[in-house]
Amino acid sequence: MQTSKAKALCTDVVWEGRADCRHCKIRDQVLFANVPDEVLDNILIPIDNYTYPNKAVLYEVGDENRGIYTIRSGMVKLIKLLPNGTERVVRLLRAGDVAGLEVLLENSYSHKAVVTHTANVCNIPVKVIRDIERQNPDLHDELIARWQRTVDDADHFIACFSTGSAQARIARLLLKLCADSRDNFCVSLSREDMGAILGITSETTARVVANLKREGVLDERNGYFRCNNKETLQNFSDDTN
Amino acid sequence: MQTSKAKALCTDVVWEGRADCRHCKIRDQVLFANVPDEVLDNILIPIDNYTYPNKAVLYEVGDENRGIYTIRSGMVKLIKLLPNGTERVVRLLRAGDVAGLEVLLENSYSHKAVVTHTANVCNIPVKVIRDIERQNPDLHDELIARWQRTVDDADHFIACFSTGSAQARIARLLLKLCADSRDNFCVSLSREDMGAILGITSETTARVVANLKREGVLDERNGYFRCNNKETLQNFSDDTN
DNA sequence: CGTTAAATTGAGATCTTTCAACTACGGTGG
DNA sequence: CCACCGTAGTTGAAAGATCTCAATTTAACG
Repeated sequence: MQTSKAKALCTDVVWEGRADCRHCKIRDQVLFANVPDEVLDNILIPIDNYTYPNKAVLYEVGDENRGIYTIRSGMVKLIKLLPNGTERVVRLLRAGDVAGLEVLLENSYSHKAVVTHTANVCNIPVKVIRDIERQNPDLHDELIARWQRTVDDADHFIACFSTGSAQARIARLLLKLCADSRDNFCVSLSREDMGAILGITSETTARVVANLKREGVLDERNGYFRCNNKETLQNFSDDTN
Repeated sequence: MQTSKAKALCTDVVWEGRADCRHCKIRDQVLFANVPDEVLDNILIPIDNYTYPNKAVLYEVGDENRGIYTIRSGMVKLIKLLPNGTERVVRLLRAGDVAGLEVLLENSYSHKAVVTHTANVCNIPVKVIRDIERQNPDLHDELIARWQRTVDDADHFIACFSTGSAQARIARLLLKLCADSRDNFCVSLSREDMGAILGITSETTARVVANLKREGVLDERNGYFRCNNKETLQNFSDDTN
């Protein structure tokens, strides 16, 4: 099943070293935001930091529990495989998000996690979570908050990315992607990925995106989208059909 | 905003009395499955039990926290309203499921919860949860398990109910509905509800369902569906398109 | 500058929506 | 008891959207 291509990808993974949580640049966004430095300094089991290239697979459905992943940069998609072989993206994770929370309960992953934009991630063994939890019960609340955020994200996929016309879905995706950007910039996604996120084909996606570009609503350069006209996108996203 | 119709519905709600958790028939399926009787007997704030008729609204988006709801029987749909007025069902809750978990974190509801089949529910104030949690930390794990189950359900909506042809989606919905039935029976849903669950129109739903009935794959009597031929449905659900 | 993958586009087939008409059925009121 | 009414389901027909598959263009990269 594993082709030489997959192997080639794996070898590109870079172990950046042991995570240095104390000095993590996005410390305030991650799971350990409220865990004191002392606690983190005394972790007995190491947290490793890796850089995964585009298309690398963090884990597959059913893989044995090897901990949760905190995304520090880049983007990761969570995929559900349908019986017929179709892949449907059910979540998009970005800096500060966590992948694989389910292993805290189930001991194996329920999605396939694939990198869409070179991602720097921390791999946190479950035992580390348990140890910190014991010393710092607040982490428990943070975990619950993460679960709730996951539910909210999933709801967004259902309500916004899986409902309405192709154009409306694409407009919503673009707005979501550049929501917290000051200049309406966001990384661009392949038409294939956008299609798998929105439940439409890559060709339909390409057509709509190309239209938006022709109309000047959207630009694409150096792997980035730029939404020139959020109002128009907003209108498109409100379309009933 | 509240029309006379909504008011009329509300007046049908029956307060069945204070919940008797100790003797609850589905005790093993609910949130308090592992909470000892003594703890439940000593709850200071009352848990109320109600029977809501079809179309009754448990809560609306943004309603002030009035606790979580355990569904003891019947069915409840959670709806997300799109900016354009469309309603999309994002979850279906049945006996043993919990609605409104988000108020444990957010103090208001993030969906509109509407009864689709006369529902007997227990309304549990957040303070009760907190009190029990203090005496019985296991409840914490049960809550987390509920969150994870919610995520799984949401994923199912994305991957199975929002992907593929109308026929495939309907087949998947039917299979899901009668999954844990011995005789392949399940309550029937209005074509409108099915459409809102699957992201298609009620007419398309009616056409496909009528076809299934004509082909003998499905029967509908007295408000129940009966899947006569699961294999055929399985094949339909695997369709790529 | 050649090679390759991704994006774009065209054209026809297919599916879904729309909107309108019609049917079935369960009350309701006379 | 029956005619009437309203809702939900069904169906038809045409318009519109999306998919499919193939061809073409563009962009990325060694």
